[in-house]
Amino acid sequence: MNQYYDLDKGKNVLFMNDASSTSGYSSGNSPNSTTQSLSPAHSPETMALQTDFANLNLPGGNSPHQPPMANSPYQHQLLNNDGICQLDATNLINSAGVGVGVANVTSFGNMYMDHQYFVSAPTTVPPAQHFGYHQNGLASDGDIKHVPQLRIVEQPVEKFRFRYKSEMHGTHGSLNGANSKRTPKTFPEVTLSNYDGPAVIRCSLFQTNLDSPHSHQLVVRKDERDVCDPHDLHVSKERGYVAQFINMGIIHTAKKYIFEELCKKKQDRLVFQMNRRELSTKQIQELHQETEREAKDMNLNQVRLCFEAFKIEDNGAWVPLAPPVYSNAINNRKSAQTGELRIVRLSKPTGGVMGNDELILLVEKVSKKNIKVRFFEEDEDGETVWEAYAKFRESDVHHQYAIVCQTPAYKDKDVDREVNVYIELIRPSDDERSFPALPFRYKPRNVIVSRKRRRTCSSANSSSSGTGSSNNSLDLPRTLGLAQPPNGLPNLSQHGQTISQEFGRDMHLNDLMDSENFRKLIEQNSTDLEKICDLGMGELVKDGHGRAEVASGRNLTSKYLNTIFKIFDQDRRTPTESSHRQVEELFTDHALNNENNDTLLHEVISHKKDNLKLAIKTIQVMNYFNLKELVNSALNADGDSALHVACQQDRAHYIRPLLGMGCSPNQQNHAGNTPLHLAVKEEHLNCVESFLNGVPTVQLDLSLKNDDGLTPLHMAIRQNKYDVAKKLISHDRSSISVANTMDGNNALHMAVLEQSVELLVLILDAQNQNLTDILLARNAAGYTPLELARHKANERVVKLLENVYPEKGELAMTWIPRKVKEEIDTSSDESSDAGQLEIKSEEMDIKTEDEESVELDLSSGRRRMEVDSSKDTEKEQDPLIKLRLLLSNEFIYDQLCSLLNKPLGYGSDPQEPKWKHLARQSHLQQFTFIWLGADGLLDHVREKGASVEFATFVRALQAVDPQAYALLDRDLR
DNA sequence: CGGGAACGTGC
DNA sequence: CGCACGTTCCC
Repeated sequence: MNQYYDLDKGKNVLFMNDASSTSGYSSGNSPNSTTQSLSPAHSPETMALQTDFANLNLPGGNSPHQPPMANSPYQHQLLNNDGICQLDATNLINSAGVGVGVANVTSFGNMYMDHQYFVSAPTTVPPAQHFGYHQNGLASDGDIKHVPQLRIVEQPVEKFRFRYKSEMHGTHGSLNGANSKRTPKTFPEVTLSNYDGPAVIRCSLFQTNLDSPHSHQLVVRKDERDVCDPHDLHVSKERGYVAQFINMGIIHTAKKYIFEELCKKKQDRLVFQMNRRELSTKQIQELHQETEREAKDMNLNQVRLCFEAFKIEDNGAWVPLAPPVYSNAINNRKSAQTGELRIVRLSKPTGGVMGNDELILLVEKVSKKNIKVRFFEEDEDGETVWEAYAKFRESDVHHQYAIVCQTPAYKDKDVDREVNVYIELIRPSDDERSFPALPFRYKPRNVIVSRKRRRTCSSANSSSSGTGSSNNSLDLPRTLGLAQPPNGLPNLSQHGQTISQEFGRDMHLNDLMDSENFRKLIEQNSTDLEKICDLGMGELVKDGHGRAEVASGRNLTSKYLNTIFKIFDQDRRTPTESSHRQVEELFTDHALNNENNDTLLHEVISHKKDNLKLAIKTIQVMNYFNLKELVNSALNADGDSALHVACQQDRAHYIRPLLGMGCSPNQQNHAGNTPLHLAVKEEHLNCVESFLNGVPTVQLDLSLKNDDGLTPLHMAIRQNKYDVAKKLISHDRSSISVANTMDGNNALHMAVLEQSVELLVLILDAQNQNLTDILLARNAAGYTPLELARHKANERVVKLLENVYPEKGELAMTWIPRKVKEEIDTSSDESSDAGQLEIKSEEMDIKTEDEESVELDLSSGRRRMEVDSSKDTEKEQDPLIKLRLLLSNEFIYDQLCSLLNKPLGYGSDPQEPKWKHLARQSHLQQFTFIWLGADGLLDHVREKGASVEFATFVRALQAVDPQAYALLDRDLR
């Protein structure tokens, strides 16, 4: 037995608790009960809850537990200025179980109250009424076509966390509208049209695949209590016919209570539809069977809202006005079956075209029975030209958070270039994809690469040597046989050292090569040269393996060199037509006949004795014969150029001469590393320096990523090498914003992970105009550097970052990153202006929860706080700035491009790409003839933002491609 | 609030 | 018994 407040009788009465109910949501009433069900809720709190809920509907003083209404937090006006019915919790009246064998309907008493709280007289419900769509009270024109109609004007959000009853403490965010932003928030909303009398709009929770209630509870938080569905809102001519359901939450019914809850809901509904007549035993039995079937395979992670409209007749009877409408599905954000899919990290961003490489994906919660890893390639138009799925077994899904899989083979196993593809997760059950798709690079087979290299080598050969016969290269080994065997010559290693001492290692070799003394030295006669070569190449072999191997390997190199030097000497005396070709062929032939495909240049540079004289001579000879082309295409079996070797071996002094000779600094080896990557990897600061100080004919590209998906700067940061990072950044600040393709982190993200204040300051202080872009960039897991810091870094790092970030709610345009070290003006003079308040930065950091928007006063370097910025028209431009920043994010930009390059799919020309349509909608049609793809449009928006109507563009984007819009929306407000 | 760990339960 | 997944707890 318990007490509740009987609204009808105006006093507390006792009622029976249904002892047979074990449900956590037991409402305590049986169908036969004559008491009114107010609120199903979890026992053991059920009774208190019901009592309190009853009290909610009353003015003060009637219940012992009821707080005085004057103190109620819900004292808003029920109508806002727009005439939209802004019903808050006070007006959201629970009516669960209305009419369950009940004669008195009372809980709607306060539905008619206007701007004050009062209780209307209880209404008596007549015994029975017809259940059907009410046709009276139609609009006065009487047009039969204008039947009352419910329409959803704001869908609920697609994903929402369902919480268990035990989690429903405190506030946990409400079920917002699909278009909800931080401001303004929206909520599920319906309108009733073609009706002009008072009506009730009801919202309840339904299953998605059946027109039947869901066992979960749609609750409204009210005075510390959760009030369950259905929820009724009153609409009328005066209020408008808009019902907005705010502050709702979804309680995940525990499995053991599913049947019970479902049964109760179905029963309540049936009884309501039956005009509150009691159910027969047979009906109850049927209901139970039906419930059993439904409960068995009800989707617990997906619900939808059901909206219904009723007219309450004078006699209190509820008559449906319009057919019910259902919202889109609401998915449980926490479930692996319906939550968001995301690849957080790849073990490596590259793999061979043959496939079957092991790849590990770290992912957000997935279900091993319901997940696929899809590889796909898109052409420039965003069309999928290839797709394949990674191989893995259920047991390869590790604890729902990682997938170990084998890469699929690429469609063309004989490609001779790298192919950029994407990886995404797919959940077959609902075809949900992970977003964004992560880039992955297929590497051609080595055989193909070296075949190609050979081709380019020999083609360079034949093109420069004109009609040179192929026999020539076969002849060459014989030519080599003419060279003197190097054995037995005196060890001249001191000689080499003398040279280096003489000229000094610090002197740049370019200068060295120009110096008269050195030139003389180099231009000695061939006998001397032979010695030099022997010194270089013969020694090595002896040192390593003894004399037995002298005849092969490196020894061969000295023969080639000797021969080339002889030709060089001869040619200088009497230039010959064939010399150039001969040297070229010797060079190529040497590379082809050597196991590692190292060229002479490779060997000379990497020689462990670092024979300066030999190396310079070789370079000079190559310069002399103008073999630049050859040098550039001359890569060894690892794809290393001479520059790679120089960097690897810390031979910084060769870098400038090689660059001068035209050796490309941007050449990537088979692991994707440029020479600079190697220099950074090996932490050869001198090499890095030489590179950056060099005067390459080709612009150094610091954004190139190796097979780990990293740029040299990424590597430097990962190795926590401040000096290296500093040099790289000072050379090219823009490289800071490059995201790595391993986990989408940019330099700042990575510095955060290193927890290196030094590096952070370096990056933040780089005076980079894209700093906002970097700060707002999200990695593959969706985190900005600050968010990442909050997750992974220490407090110091977090604080440091918080200081440079725009405050919550502050729009990007008003904000210019402060220098980290800059002292903030902490003067605390109170502002007399009520709307403005100057505060200290330390205080600001704490105030992130505040709703007020904050902006930086640029002229003074101080921040101003404004209570309400919505009237500030100057800020109209801000989202545009933000949009432009977002477009500078590689991930977002690429995703937008690929989405917008897809065909529109409707309209007069469904094949027309979306971006064209979007351009026209944004009044940029004049450019559609110039731009070749979405990138044209996006670049325009990014570069020439000022001429773009932001609101128009975004609205159009939303219409053209909601997915693309969502991408921006995530960050836009 | 949202994220995540701990704990429980059933296969 | 161990694992996967459901539920609760906690910051």
